[in-house]
Amino acid sequence: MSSDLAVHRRLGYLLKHAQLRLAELAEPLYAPLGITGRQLALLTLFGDGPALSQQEGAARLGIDRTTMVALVDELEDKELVRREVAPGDRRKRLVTLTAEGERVRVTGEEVTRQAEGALLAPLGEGDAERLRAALHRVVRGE
Amino acid sequence: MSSDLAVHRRLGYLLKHAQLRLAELAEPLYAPLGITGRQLALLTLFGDGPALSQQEGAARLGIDRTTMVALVDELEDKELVRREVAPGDRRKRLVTLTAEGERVRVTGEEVTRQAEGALLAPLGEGDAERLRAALHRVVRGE
DNA sequence: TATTGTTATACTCTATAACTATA
DNA sequence: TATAGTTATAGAGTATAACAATA
Repeated sequence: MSSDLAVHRRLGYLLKHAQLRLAELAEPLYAPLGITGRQLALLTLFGDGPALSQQEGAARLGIDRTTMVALVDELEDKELVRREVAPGDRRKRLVTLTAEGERVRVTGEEVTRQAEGALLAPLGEGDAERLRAALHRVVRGE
Repeated sequence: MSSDLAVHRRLGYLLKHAQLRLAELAEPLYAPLGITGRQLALLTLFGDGPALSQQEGAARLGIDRTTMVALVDELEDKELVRREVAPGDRRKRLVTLTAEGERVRVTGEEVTRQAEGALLAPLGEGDAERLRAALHRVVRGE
């Protein structure tokens, strides 16, 4: 992949292919857990801090609430999460992890660190952390 | 978007949302040119250096040759590129830019620099260049 | 036999519109 | 009236399989 092509300097190209490489590294590690990377992202989301409704979770991930319904369905089918009617507002469903969901979350996050480490291996530890920090600032727009 | 959530530190989340933000910034600027970002990427690819066949182009973008067929169809319909039978191998189609395609490419690349500049505005010029260099190394895996 | 381009098809991800139950 | 969740549906974007033309 001779990379002095103009198209390879486009930020869009670089972001897309960094994502593709990360997925190639991570998905084989998730497969033994019976989940995908997107499903693990949900476990990380709902396993972190106070219980969230589906819509609150969707807002934090930047996805549509209808997309969230399908994702929660998948995890519920695997018995990794439960939907619970929110006390105080019976329209809302709080999503909480089952004991098995919590186990998968912990293992999955460990495995994510391995995959991210492999992706960032060409960078030193300092540059890797600077890359993550720079992306963070860009995404927050600050 | 309170960003001390664990899910917001996932590299997958950061790469995806950096891409989404870039698309939000860039697509409105491409629209007056009558093209999308993906179409401009093809103009940049085929307008750069010696003429490439569809399959050579697909390899450089990391996409399937069947996907390339549809993308070239779009640009041909807009009369921004032409397919030419390769001299010496009549199976191959060299993709070349029309005069109009070349004009759109030049303007599009200028506009891309604006959008990328807006995305990277939170970073200083040095950090912006380091981010691009780090992504480049990660994508090349070196 | 192998390769290039092509078509048909299918799968994933995502969003919009319309429904229901609750508020 | 408005909101949370849901369903049906449709649009991107992508890939696999099969075929025609050419090597």
